[in-house]
Amino acid sequence: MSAKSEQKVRTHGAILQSAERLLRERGIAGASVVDVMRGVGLTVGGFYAHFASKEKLIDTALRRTASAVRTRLFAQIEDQPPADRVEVVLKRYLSAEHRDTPDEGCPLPAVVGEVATTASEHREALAEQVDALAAELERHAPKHAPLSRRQLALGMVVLMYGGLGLARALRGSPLSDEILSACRALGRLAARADRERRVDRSIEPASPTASPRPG
Amino acid sequence: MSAKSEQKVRTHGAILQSAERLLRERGIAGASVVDVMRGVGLTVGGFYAHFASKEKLIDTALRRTASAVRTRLFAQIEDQPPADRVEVVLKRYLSAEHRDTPDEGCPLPAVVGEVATTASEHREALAEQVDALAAELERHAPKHAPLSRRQLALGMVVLMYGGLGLARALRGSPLSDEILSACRALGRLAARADRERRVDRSIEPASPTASPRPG
DNA sequence: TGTACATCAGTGAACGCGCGTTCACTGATGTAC
DNA sequence: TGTACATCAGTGAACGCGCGTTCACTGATGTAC
Repeated sequence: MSAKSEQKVRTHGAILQSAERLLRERGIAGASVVDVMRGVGLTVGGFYAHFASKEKLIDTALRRTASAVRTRLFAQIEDQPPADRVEVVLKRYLSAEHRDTPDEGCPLPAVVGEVATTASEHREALAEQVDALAAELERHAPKHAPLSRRQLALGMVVLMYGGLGLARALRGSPLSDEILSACRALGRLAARADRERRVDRSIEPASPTASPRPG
Repeated sequence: MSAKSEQKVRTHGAILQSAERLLRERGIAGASVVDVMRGVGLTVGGFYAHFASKEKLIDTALRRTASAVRTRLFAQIEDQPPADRVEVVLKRYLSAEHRDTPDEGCPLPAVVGEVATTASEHREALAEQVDALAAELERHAPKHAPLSRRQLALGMVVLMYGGLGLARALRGSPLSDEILSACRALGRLAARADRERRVDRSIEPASPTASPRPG
C-alpha cells in the first residue's frame, strides 16, 4: 500500500473519530461537517472524498459509538455474580463521570430526541442499536426477576439513556445528581425485587463508587 | 378595550398556541419563528410586536405546556385509591395515544435532548418544570414504597419522558409498543413492590385501557 | 355627523450567519521511461 | 539515477437554503374637532 493511500485510510479514521466525539456530545445537528473536519485539522471540501454524505457518516458513527459503549458496559461482567450483573451495568452507565464526559459516552441521550422530532433517516440504525443493548441486558437479566427479562431489559434501557440525558440537561442543578441516584435505585429494585431485601446493600452510598468507564 | 388591542391580545394568544404545538411536536429548533407565524396565518415580521425574541417565546411555551400536562395528568386523581395514583398517572402518560399525538402532549421528550446538547438558555425553565412534575408525583407517592418517595418520583419522571421519547423515536418498530409497556410495568412494580403481589392486577392487559388524555 | 390626522398591527424584503454540498484548483507523491 | 507526466488528497470559494432579527412601509382603526 502506497504512503498516499495509507494517509487516506488514516484520515478516514480520524474523520470518523471526530464525528463520533461530536455526535456523542452534541447530537446529529451539532456534528456539522465543518466542525467534524475542523476536529481533524482539515477543511470542509475534503470530506466528500471520504464519505458520500453527512447522513452516511452519522449512520456509521452512531452504530460504532453505540457498539463501543456496549463493549465497555459489559466488560468483565462474567466476573460478577449473575444476579448482580444488570445492576453493575446500570451503575457503570448512570455515573457522574459518564454524565460529565459525553464526548466519550453513549450516543443515545443526544440522538433519541432528534430522531423523535425530525423525519430522520437514522431511525433504523437507532432501532438496531437499542435492540442490541436491550438484547445484551436481557441475556444478563436474572431469571426470576419480578418482570419478564425482556421487560426488565427495555425498562433499563429507558432508565439509562433517559436518566443520563436528563441529568445532562440539568447539569449544575442539584436535581442532576438526584436523578442519577434515583434511577440507579429504581433499576436495582427492579433487578432484584424477588430476592430478600438485604438492607446493607439496598441503601445507596452517598457518593457513587468507582467503576469502569461506561460509554 | 378597543377592537384594535383586543385583536392584538387574540393574536398574541394564537402565536403562543402555535408555538406550543410546534414545541411539543418538533422541539426548540423545530419551532422556527416562520413556522410559528405560518401556523397563525401571519408573516414573520409581525412576531416581534408580540415577543421580544424566540427565546422568550420558547421559555413561555415550555412553562405553559409542561404545566398544562401536569394538570391533565393529575386530573381527578383524588378519585383513585391513594396507593394506585402514581400508577394511574404513569398509565395516562405512557399511552399509545400520547405517543401518537405529540403536538398535544408533554414537551419534555422533545426538549430534554436539545437542552443537554446545546448551551441552552432554557436549562432553568426545564429544571423548574421537571422539579414541579417530580414534586407532584412525590405528593402522590405511596408512603411505604420500596424507594423513598422522592426517588420514586424522580425515577417515574425518567421512565415517563424517556419511555415516551424512545417510543416516539422508534415509531413504526415493534419496539415502540414494547417500550411503553415495559416502562409501565417497571413503574408499577416500583410504586407497589411493598404490597402483596396481586396477580390479577400485576399482569398488563394486551392493549392499554382507555384513560384521560395525558398531555 | 363629517373630516383630517394619529396610531399601530401586520407586511415583506433584507441583513448576516451557519448549514450541506459542489467544484475548479494545487501541490506533494507515484509511475514510466 | 534523472526527468516528465499522472494521480489524487486536500483546499477554499461558491451554491442555495433556512434561520433569527430588523425595518421602512401600508392600511385599517381610533381620536380630535
